[in-house]
Amino acid sequence: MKKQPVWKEIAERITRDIAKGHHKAGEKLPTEAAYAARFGVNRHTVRHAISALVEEGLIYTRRGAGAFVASDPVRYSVGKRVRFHQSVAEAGHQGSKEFLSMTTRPADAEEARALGKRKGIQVHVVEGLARVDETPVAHFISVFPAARFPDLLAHLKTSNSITAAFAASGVQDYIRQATRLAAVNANATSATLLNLQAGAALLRSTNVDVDMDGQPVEYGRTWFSGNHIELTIDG
Amino acid sequence: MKKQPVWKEIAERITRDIAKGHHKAGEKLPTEAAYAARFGVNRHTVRHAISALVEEGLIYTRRGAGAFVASDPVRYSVGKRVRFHQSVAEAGHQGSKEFLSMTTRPADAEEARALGKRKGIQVHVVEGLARVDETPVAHFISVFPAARFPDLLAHLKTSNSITAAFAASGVQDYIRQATRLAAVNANATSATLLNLQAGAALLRSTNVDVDMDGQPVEYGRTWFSGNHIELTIDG
DNA sequence: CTCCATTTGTGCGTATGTATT
DNA sequence: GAATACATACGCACAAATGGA
Repeated sequence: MKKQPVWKEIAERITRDIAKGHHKAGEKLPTEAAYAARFGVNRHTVRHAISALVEEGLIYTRRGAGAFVASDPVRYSVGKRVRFHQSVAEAGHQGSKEFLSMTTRPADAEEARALGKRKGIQVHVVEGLARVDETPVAHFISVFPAARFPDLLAHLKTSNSITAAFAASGVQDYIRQATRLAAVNANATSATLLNLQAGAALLRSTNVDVDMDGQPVEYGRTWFSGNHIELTIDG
Repeated sequence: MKKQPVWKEIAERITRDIAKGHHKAGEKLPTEAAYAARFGVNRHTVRHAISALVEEGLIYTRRGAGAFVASDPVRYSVGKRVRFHQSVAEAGHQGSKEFLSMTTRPADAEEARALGKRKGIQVHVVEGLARVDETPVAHFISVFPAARFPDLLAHLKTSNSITAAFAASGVQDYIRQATRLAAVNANATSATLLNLQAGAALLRSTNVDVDMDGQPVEYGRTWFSGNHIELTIDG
């Protein structure tokens, strides 16, 4: 076993506890002091671990209240049988898309910039997984301005289609601005979701979609598994 | 002015310093100790600020070495006619290309298929390195049918330009047929050439260029450093 | 090559501020 | 208001990686 920092060990321990269902979505986690006592470490060390998990998006904290499990922990139990899939035809394969979580929260600096808004505005965040022939091939996170689309998440839950949800919100058509591509190493979250080793090469696609008036309506990032996907650009 | 944490104040101060050009891309920032002394705070407070900037992607740190300004990824447009130099020039960077080796040998199966020829025909193979602002960002291997371009390598040696060498061989214009993109982990060769760790994420671009009659004239593979290059697809 | 000063990373201890319950 | 719990900030010590002598 490779040696690793205490804080990381604790972060993984908490992650496992959540994955095992010891703490459900929205539930309060033990206090920092309690964790410090349980693991026999300083409270700062626990804070470092918690901070990393907050950054990952697994949990969130509220000063004076506590730390809470952020999203549906189904994300961390990949490998189990998929229950919901809606099939779409893609390149002759059987494709499916699954939404893993839908939340509404303040936009971070990058998201706000991409949408042409100020940091801190409320945004809907939809995270999901795309499969081809049951193999997970892409992990996506889409961000939408909440003020413009108050009922987007409700529509998404019923339709499972972003295009349909947009239509129900009054956006009849939208186009993709330039798409940016980069290669990145998989972080723990993406690696788990895509059934890859941490550090595997991923193709990251970043895009902003705008409506016919040029207003940004979606900021999307997709991580494609390098092993399973090859993008072709016609030209 | 709303009161805000000291670490955030420092993070914004460093951000402004970088924005103002006091620290250029790739340059080393002052040490944590130096910042602590300058701002009259504890080193942990500086670390908190730096940690936030690393998370933002503005800077990166190397244990034992220091903190450095992250360079903006160079955006390389993919399309019919765009050339590497043109792209980096538009992005305001200085591009250079270096040929590492030129050989003539029989084509392997993959190369022959891409060029629409039989395996074993003679091909010129050119391997090289592309730099932006002196930083190696891409490693490329191009394959050309030798029968069609007997003097290509000689022309390349004098002109250092594939376009010019083609022109000297009677190909006035050529276009990119298709580009395929994938993410792969760096092998030892690419990692060394690009100054990366083995396993770093690379964006591999595979392309076939054809002349105006549709005849394949070049089969190229390029490995872009994921850290330094971002491909942009227009439209 | 080894040695060593430098620099970031980890961890502990303590104190105080601020928001929630 | 009181108790609780996360947030900020200081200080000290040592580990680990870097880079130059």
